[in-house]
Amino acid sequence: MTVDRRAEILAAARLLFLRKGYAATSIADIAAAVGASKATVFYHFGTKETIAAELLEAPFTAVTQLIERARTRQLSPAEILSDYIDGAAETGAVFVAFAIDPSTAGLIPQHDVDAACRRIIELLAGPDPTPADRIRARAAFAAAQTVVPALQEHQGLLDDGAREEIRAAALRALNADPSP
Amino acid sequence: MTVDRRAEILAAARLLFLRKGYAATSIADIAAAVGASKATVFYHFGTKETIAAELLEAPFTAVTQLIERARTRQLSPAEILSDYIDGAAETGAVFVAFAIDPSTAGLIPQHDVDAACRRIIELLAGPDPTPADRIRARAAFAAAQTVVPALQEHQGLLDDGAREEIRAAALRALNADPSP
DNA sequence: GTCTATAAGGGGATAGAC
DNA sequence: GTCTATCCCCTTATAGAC
Repeated sequence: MTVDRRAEILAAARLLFLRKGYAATSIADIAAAVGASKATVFYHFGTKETIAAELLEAPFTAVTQLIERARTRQLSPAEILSDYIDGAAETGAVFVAFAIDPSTAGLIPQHDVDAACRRIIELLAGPDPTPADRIRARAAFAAAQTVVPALQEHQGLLDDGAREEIRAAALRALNADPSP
Repeated sequence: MTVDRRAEILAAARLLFLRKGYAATSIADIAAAVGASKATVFYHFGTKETIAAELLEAPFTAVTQLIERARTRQLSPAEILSDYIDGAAETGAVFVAFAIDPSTAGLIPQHDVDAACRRIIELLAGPDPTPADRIRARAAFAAAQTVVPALQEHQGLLDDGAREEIRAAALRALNADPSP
């Protein structure tokens, strides 16, 4: 009946990483959350880092693919933001949580969240960006991160209306002069 | 010649808390950053929490006063955001850093950063806010947090142009239909 | 697969010399 | 005021029984 332990542990770790951050979350916390012993957690995942890496894998891949699509198919800022928000909402905001949490900096070298964020911001800023373009891109990206509190509030998935509202706010932050 | 140790330690702690977060920063890190021993750090500040509390004190007071001013004098969202951004830039973004870092949740009960953030968002959302109003308020507040990367990039204080750009982006995120 | 017990190390904090 | 040495708990991780 119970879902397998692996998935339980990942789910519990995700919640704790969102609430307390990676560094402040101990294996004991995770073990207690799933009603198991620390050794059980270590049996399923050799190290604490492994839990983080596994949690991050799918969301990171999704963002990486978004970046590739944006570069090759020249996605518009609106499409980039929309995709990013949808992806974040569907993957439980794990990428966003890692992007925000300073204690995860450089944690998983293969999955460089900071570099990915910088690339998205560059894409949002457009070619030959001015300092002002960069600031607007960062502000828009920051606005998109709003999925996290929204998700925590609704405890589940984000409904389409909320996603659209976040998308629109981020896009407005980006565009100083919207196209007519 | 050297500024007194207290100030050095606070400055080093601020930088490390911004980069790695509170939980992931050890007293040894701070001590190494100022070229002193852990015992010296503990001599000046009895506990790690004390360092955080002292760092946060002025920025938190500034935000608290902003909230009071906003409530009593009915500040406009534009004024609230402008004040918040100016205050953040002038206090080295410490409040923002604590607001973002999940490992500081509930750290200094006397200075409840989360509650202060919620109150600002409420004020931005206006009276009787719809869910959409709340999302826009959160997005605008998130956009204002952009001071942190901007500050880290410029290593010093934010120039007026950058502040104005952040302020404008946050305000656009907030306002679905700007007043004509 | 899950547990208890334990190792090994890091982190906050103190004692006491200088 | 600053240091070295130390304490002790918490954390990650392992060993081995069941």
